[in-house]
Amino acid sequence: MPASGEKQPKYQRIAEALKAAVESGQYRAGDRLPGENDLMETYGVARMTARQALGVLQSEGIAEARKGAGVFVRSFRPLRRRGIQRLAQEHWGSGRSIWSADVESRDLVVDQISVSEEGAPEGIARVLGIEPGDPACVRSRRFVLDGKPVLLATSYLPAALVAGTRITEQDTGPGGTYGRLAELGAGPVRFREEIRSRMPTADEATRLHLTTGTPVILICRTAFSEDGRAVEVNEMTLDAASYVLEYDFDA
Amino acid sequence: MPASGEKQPKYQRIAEALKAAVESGQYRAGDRLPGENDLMETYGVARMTARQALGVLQSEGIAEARKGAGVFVRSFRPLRRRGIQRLAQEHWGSGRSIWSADVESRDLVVDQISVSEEGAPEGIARVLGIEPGDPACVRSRRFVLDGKPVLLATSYLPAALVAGTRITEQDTGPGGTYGRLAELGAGPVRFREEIRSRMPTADEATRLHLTTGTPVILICRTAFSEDGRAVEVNEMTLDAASYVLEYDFDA
DNA sequence: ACCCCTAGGATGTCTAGAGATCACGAAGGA
DNA sequence: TCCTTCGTGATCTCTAGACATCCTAGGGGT
Repeated sequence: MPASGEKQPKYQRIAEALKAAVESGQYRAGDRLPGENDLMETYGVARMTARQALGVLQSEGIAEARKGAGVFVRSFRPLRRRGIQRLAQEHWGSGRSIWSADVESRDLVVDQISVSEEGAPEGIARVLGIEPGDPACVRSRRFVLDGKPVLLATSYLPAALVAGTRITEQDTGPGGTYGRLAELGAGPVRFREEIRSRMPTADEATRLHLTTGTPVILICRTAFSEDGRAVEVNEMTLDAASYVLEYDFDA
Repeated sequence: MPASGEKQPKYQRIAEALKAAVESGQYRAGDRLPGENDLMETYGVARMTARQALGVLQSEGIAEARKGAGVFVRSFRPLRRRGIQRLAQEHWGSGRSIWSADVESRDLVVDQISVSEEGAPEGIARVLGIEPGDPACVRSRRFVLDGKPVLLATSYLPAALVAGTRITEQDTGPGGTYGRLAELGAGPVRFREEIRSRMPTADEATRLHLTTGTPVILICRTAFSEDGRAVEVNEMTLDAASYVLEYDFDA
């Protein structure tokens, strides 16, 4: 709790007033907030100062500016995404999804997909146990929920393992990539997920339509087959405002 | 991959040049970057534009401005934090930590701790299966690594379960809270962790000494005993730049 | 050798403008 | 009725300054 007697920049005072108004329910999700011109007049500040105040709300993920339209209160309705382990315990072909049940009623589709064979980058190659530049099957996808892109995923598989199989096609068939790997005798039995969070790069912000101030969650999943070899690396970039990750464990 | 022919704001061009220089190794972690005055001269732009360019690097967590000193490349040396399940599979008293081995050599301590009995807030009470306002044992801690605060944790336990036991003291003894719960016959056998990420509130930024542009990771862990009751809720706030979360699963 | 203290330089805050770009609704034409 | 065009207003980019605040290095005194 910051002492209220402290000297505070103008833009912070304005930002706090706006935040209080949002929290009090004066403005609801989707409502338009007072814009730059309104704040200039109301508080008697310059344009850049009003912008700075609105920037605070944007950087905290409370508001979202739409160029030419105004600044609006953001809605927060995250996807619940379950850890891979529950899915793995069932059969690959069971048709169950990694997403929780409430997603089923929403419109989640893949709107961009590319599958190609490329040289594996340094870090990926090291994990997969191949040489940097060795051929890898690279599958990049973008997932869109209710018209909003929420997930970028890039999967790497050693080309030596999957060349000539259906995995190198866009549609990998029922059970997905893991189902096909199982048929090849390289079904994953162990997974590791590494989770990071940071601010998006300009490219990520563009592809996920992120507004200023929303972080991304990075998940790097490595799948291991029974003999301990890494058979897949899947790098995922998630809009943090759109996701809650769920992990369940039994001790 | 953005087309290079596109018209781009000056501050983005400058920011990209700086980022490229950092990635090429021209500037290393801790090095001082060209400041506002340097950029004004080099690129012939106004002060606010140079600031905006540097702001991009700060908001992406690449650089950190120190008032009166300059803008510096941030070092990213995250803690690797293992999921609770590996720890749970061992004995609570085994002395093994939730942190990976590389943390052992660093200086991780609790520098703030408070234990009290309070009324449980709405959301916590619902999870714990008690009435809102019913007494709960609340343990708040701040963890400091190498002098930098990295983790805020608040643990809630039903007071009816733990009143009069060592759990209500600051030092819960070997094996920690879960060890004591096991002695009470309420040892946790199942866990759920929910992970979110967002920008910090002003209070979180202060307590974790966060600089502009670093998100926080929120982990809400619920521990369940054998009879399916929730026996603990642990809310954690992590400096995203200081952590990588690791989850391992067997299918 | 050590300490204090000051001057310079750095970022932070703020002003008052200007043109560019984009969204949206209103007016007008087919 | 539908579509196109256009103007208004909104955010975005950028300029050229000014003062405030803070860090740091170096000089001078002890």
